[in-house]
Amino acid sequence: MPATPETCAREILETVPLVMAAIRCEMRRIRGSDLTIPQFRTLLYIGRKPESSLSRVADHIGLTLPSMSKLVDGLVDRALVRRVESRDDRRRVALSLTREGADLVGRVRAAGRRSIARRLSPLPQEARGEMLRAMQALRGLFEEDRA
Amino acid sequence: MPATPETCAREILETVPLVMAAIRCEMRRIRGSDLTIPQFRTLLYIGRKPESSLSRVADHIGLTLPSMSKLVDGLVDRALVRRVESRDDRRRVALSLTREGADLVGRVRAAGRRSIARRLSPLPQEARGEMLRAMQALRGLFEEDRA
DNA sequence: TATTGTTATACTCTATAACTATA
DNA sequence: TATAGTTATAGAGTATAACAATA
Repeated sequence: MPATPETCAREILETVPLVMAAIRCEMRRIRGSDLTIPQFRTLLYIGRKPESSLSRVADHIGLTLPSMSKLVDGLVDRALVRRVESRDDRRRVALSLTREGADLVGRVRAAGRRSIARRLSPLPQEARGEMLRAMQALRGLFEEDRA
Repeated sequence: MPATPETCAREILETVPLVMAAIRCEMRRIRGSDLTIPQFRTLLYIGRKPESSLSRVADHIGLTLPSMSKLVDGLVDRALVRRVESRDDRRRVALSLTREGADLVGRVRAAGRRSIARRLSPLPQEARGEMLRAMQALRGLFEEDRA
């Protein structure tokens, strides 16, 4: 097996969607539970970047401003997100998770970790070390361009 | 770094969505181009499992039968999918890609591979070998339950 | 009678356009 | 005048219900 960039790329292109499907499936099981995927992605993003403006979130999730505004309405109604107007610029809005929202995200993440860990358990120690290093490398390569 | 299943799982949960986002982004760039994500996933699935019935595809993509029926209408209209009634059971339908559909899928796959390979190119040879083995292991662990 | 798929209808999500408020 | 966000309206996409055809 020649481990060229192309060989690796082919394997990644096969594997990543497979793992992603499993993650999504697990999340669906927990997820609060009538949340749509975009709503859930929005929670995750706001959790990662608190005090985000609406535009910023809309841009990241890939929705228009009006759509995101309505989506956030729903999350505020469910008491998962807090929407406060910014002091410095009163046009702006600052979004953050409520305690309840953060709890939900935490529960889903934990469930995801448990589910993946269960699958990984048959791997020998050495293979897990390799896996960890590979993931860290991959993450480094794909993380940069999110700025 | 203790490479427990939990540590690996955490890293996978961070990395896989990141890579998946990049793949989706690349696909969006090529994709034929007014195809929705479910339409495109349907093409991929039919490409992998030709002669699939509508129910089978609907089940895999996670849509109801009526919705999938309508979605496939669109793909047939665009001449990407062929829908023929099965000889053995005339209620059934057998779906496959047209030449055009297969070409589209092939182009998108190739573009995805190139894009990932480009990112991987800075990795030293040894790291690529590790990456390849890790992906193969991961794929094995997540592939089984698709039957 | 059960199963595969389609048609009819309603609802949700998202987008474009028009608007309000602040800078 | 430009920018951040909301409200109004319209167009996709999906679901549930009712139906047609085959097994």
